[in-house]
Amino acid sequence: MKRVSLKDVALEAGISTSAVSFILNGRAGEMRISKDLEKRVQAIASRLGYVPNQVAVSLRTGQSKMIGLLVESIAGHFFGMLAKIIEEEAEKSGYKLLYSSTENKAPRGIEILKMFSQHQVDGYLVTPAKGMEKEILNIAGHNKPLVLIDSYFPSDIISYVSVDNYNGTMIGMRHLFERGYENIGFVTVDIRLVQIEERKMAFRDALTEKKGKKANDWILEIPYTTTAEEKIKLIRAFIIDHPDMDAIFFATNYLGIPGLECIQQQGMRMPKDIAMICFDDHDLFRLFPGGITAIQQPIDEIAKTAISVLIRQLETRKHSKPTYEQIKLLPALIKRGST
DNA sequence: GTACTACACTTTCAGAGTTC
DNA sequence: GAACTCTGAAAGTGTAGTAC
Repeated sequence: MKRVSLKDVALEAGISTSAVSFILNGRAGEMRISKDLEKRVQAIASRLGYVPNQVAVSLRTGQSKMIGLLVESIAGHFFGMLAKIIEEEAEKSGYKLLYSSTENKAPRGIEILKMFSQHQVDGYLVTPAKGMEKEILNIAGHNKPLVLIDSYFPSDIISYVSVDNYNGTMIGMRHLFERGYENIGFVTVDIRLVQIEERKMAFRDALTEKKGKKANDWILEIPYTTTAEEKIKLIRAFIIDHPDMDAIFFATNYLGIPGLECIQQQGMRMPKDIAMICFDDHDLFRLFPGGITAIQQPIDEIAKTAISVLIRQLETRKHSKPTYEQIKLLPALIKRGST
């Protein structure tokens, strides 16, 4: 069945497509089109089931009213929440989302950026995987509105909204020291992303600050692609290898969950046998008996700030040179029974 | 194989036709 | 002649069709 176009509505009404366009876009008053004609055209459009052809609208206006959102993993709690809020906020400004994930693989991320470009997205919200810098700089270099979220890399022409990973980790470490824990292990992931590196650096600096000299690094780096079972196995070996360890700091919640499972399997009690803290909160941590202390990222604030920075870029790019905003938000310590 | 044209559909500027 | 009401045409990109 042939799709109803603006032309069909105009033919039925016996007027030009221009007048129909003005009426259906709410500009009848501005163009001094009579109220009678306005009502008649609206009734015809409704009766025929007219829906604007978005491809043609994009072609004419140069805007798709779409934002490409590329995150690390759509399955993750943090990015799932982030996407939900971004979608709600984008909708308020009349934008829809194209949503995908890199799974921390640069080739995949680059392919998706290409797909976003082919779909003529108006702007990009991206959590970059290591190795995507060139493509991202290329997009920004062509004055396309772009904001990095969560992860970022140093550049004068890139806006980003992230959390202060360094100080967030410091807050967690100082909390452990206050509770009397000094033999702390750190479980992280082997990907060289700035937020992961900052957390690791803060862990080391906090120990040095506390002990007055370079402290022993009890750091376990788990390959990103390992299964949950393998993660548990590696964490178990790490705990067994360090019998003096009295607290364990997980760099992300997707490591904290297998960590929690491992501690349970070992029959260890928290915080008596071992204390636990995790960067990035999770529902499980709240529901677990006693609760797991976490460094909570302000997901709502990150999402709202990122989308507002992007919308500002979208609105100002027509009249002026783009402005670049680089924002770091401070996470909060949520004290629970595990420490 | 290459070059050119028409077409898809919508928006919007500039201006034409009508009425008073 | 001014105000009102509406129209014509161009422009945007990718592709199928046509001519040479």
